[in-house]
Amino acid sequence: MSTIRIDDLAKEWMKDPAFRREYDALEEEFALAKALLDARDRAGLTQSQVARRMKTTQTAVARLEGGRQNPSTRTLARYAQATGHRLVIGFEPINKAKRAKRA
Amino acid sequence: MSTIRIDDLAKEWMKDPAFRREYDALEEEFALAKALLDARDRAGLTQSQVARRMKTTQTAVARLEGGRQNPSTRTLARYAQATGHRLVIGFEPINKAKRAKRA
DNA sequence: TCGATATATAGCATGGATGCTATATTGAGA
DNA sequence: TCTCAATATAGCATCCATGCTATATATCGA
Repeated sequence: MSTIRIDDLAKEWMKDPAFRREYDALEEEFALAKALLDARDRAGLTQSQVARRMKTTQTAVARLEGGRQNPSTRTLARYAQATGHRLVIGFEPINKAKRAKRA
Repeated sequence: MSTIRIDDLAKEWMKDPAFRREYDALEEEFALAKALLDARDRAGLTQSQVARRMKTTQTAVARLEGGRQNPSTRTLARYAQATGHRLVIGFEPINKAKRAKRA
């Protein structure tokens, strides 16, 4: 039987600007979620333990790590402290002149 | 006439844990505020221009840069994009074993 | 001084993040 | 299978970031 070429399909989707924006947004969501997860992993703590240190509930931590929100810097800083980290926020310049690739 | 030794005074204040926490919080506030300012400077834009690109008002941008808030990642990302930057958020581990300084 | 531009402040409405309780789901051992 | 720990979901209340309008305060050049 034939298999579906997922990769190529995704490649097609990427050509749609609207979808592309959606996708990029999701990427960032998950990037943050992953950063949170990694931080907690390094600390070797459960959601409940982090929650207690943040003076909140396990529910809130789960929701935070779920990546479907736009947490405030206050929340991120509390999470960082609870997991023995320092929150870092920065703006890195984008290469202004990104001219046509190949050609 | 005698001058006031601001430096020493601040040093005294630092010994008060309560104030110290306050101060640290302020430090981070201002760090973010400075990062925002720097980003806008690099872009060479006015608050109004950034506001338009963020689809908000100059007022909101001023308040944001004022550093008295805890903006959401959504707002920071919009500000980053408006100024031609990429928002970077990370958690850097704190040196766990920070034992007694001198002793 | 006046006008023009840039930034800050005040005040209020609204949406969304957060706090919370209860409960569901998952996963690992026994 | 059952139990227990860990995580996720649902639903609601509250607080705060954000959107907005109007206005104030620079700062600069004429």
